Amino acid sequence: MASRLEADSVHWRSVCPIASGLDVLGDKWSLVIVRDLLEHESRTYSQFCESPEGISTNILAARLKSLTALGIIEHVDLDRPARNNAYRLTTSGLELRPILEAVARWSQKNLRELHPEIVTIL
Amino acid sequence: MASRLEADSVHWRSVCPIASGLDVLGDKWSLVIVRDLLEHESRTYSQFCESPEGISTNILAARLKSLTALGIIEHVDLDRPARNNAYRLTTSGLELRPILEAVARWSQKNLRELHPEIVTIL
DNA sequence: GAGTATAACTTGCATTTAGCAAGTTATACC
DNA sequence: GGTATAACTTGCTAAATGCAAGTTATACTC
Repeated sequence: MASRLEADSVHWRSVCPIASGLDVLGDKWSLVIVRDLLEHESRTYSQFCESPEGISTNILAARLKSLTALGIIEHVDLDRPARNNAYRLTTSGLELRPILEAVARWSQKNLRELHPEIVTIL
Repeated sequence: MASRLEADSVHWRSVCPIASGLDVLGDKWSLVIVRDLLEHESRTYSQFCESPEGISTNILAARLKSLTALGIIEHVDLDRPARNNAYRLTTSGLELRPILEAVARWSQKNLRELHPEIVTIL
């Protein structure tokens, strides 16, 4: 377990900031979690599970752990037990907004033909 | 083989444009290939292999195929054999630039502590 | 303060994807 | 026609993903 993303165990493929960004965010789920937190301010574990993409609980737990280790998210109440202690974005996490906006815009323009049901959010 | 990304076989997790963008671009390699093409205009198979991240040849072949199927890249000379026929970005692919710029900026600001060797490109 | 409900995870296992090394095909050049 | 080499394939191992079920622990009820 633990996997590569305990923040100190990231494998950096190069010194390129683009590749390095993808080293930590280049997967299918991390930015979906960030999206939820940009939309809702704070979310609990169960609320993440309710998102339409249907993340499985083991992957959610792993991603929450790695995003926390990377300083992108944190518990709302830093020293209270997990139950009903939601997650929120840190300053670093909030700065991901331009990336997600750019992805949304690109998809809305370039993916609609392949995936007509796509909705417009920006 | 063939894998999910022959463009008609993408599994769309939801109607959200962010999640949909990640359905096709949310991996460690696709945007690294796009980065090379934004930097160099056109690149051959062997040139992609020379990038410092060290993509393996089977994954490169798979990604080139799926990016082509998605209309993000194309061969420079559309009806000539593959040898020395480089790839370039389509209009759709060129429009990924804002995403990569946003990733670069975020990484330069937020990843330098974890990865001090990161270079500045924008 | 024992009992129950449930949020927040873990674990086990099957499937898929990634990674590495080696092999194959085919075009261009000599 | 022979050789070099660009562009892939293939085989195999390792890692990540996905699903279902189980576990832990806190809060709430009585």
